[in-house]
Amino acid sequence: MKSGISAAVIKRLPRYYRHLDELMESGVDRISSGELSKRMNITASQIRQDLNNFGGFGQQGYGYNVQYLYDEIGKLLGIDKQHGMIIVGAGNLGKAIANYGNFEKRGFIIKALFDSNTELHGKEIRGAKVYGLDKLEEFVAENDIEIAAIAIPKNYAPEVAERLIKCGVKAFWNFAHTDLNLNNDIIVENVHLSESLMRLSYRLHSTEERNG
Amino acid sequence: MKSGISAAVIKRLPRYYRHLDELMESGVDRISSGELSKRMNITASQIRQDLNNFGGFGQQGYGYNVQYLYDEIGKLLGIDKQHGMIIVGAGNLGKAIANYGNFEKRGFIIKALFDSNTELHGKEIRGAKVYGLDKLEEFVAENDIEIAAIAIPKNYAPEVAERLIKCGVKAFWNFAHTDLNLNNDIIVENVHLSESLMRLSYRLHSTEERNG
DNA sequence: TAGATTGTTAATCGATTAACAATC
DNA sequence: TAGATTGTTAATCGATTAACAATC
Repeated sequence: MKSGISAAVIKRLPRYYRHLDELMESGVDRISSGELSKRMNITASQIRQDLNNFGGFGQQGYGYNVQYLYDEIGKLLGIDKQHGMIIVGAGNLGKAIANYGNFEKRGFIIKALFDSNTELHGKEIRGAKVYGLDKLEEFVAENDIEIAAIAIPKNYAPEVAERLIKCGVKAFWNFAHTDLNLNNDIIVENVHLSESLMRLSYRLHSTEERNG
Repeated sequence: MKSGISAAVIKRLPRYYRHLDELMESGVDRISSGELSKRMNITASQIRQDLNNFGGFGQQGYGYNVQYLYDEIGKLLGIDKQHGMIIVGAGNLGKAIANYGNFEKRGFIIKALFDSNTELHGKEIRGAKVYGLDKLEEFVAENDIEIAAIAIPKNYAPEVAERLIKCGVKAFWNFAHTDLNLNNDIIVENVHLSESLMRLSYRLHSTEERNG
């Protein structure tokens, strides 16, 4: 029962996970909230508050065991489990996602890509085949797919999402530049690159105005 | 002087911009905060508060003129200006960024890519040439580059960032899976894809636990 | 004018930070 | 034991929502 955790906390979890990973790589096996706070540029208080949403992972007078905390956060993030995933859209972005090997390590198994471009059909990207969009339903039904990455133009995205929900997809990793207004029990994680670039632009623009 | 605006507000600006764009496409030329709130799934109060950080863009009894508000937010976002940009890393992700044409429309001009892979040198992606990393300083100095997208492995990213700051790059669009701990006057906009996927995974995992 | 809707102040809610007793 | 550092409660800060007077 991990509900009731605020979005702000959830947002920080993967960052903790990454820093703990880095600490393990450097051979550090224990760390206090104070040291971690310096490293991550957040307050020690926030770290302790965040972690205590999930349980007491530390020990008074000692701090946190890096490996243990890493594993526990990994469990919270569901990284100890495997998740079947497809990518809709085998353009540059779809390919980039498919080629990023680390996802597989974290339990996200890319089982296929789908694209409307017939020239791509039958090709393989890191062992995952590219199919036509007409094969979506069949493939999803037969291959236990939980997650679909949406890397197609925005006008096609909502329709494809609807089709995927019907055959049991639970979560969308949405790269299309539109909101997928879906039912509440469907998870949508948006990666709106153009919005990200605009935020960068805002900050660039506003500092220029300040400094003249 | 646009400082002192909270990160929460800035984060929402590009989304307003996108929705206004969509409204213009559908031929809507005025909208009230109430209608927009339904469309965007946020409160009307928040919309009015957000916009009034920057000035009175609306009119009592009428609402907001869509085109006008779109233009004004565009100005805030710095989209009326052109920004020279390079992409470091011409792998799948670098290519995906370079190939996304809409950035150019918004004033982000990709002037070159850089990669350590010599096989790519001299190739062109959407009119932008790929150079070796040894050409970074020269190119940046001569081509008025404000923004660098970092699409290389995390262990190379900090060093490249340092070099780029020395020749005047002001902002980083960071896709490397690491924090670039840079000086405060340097802008870093992070796109950590693996963290995004982990957040999705967390939510998937926690709803499964809730529903059994 | 009457109705609609903003701009803005006040109230509420939630998240972050500070403080400290508990305890390893 | 003494020192360190957590877990947790309390205080503060900031963001969101509600309310309403101003005004088009």
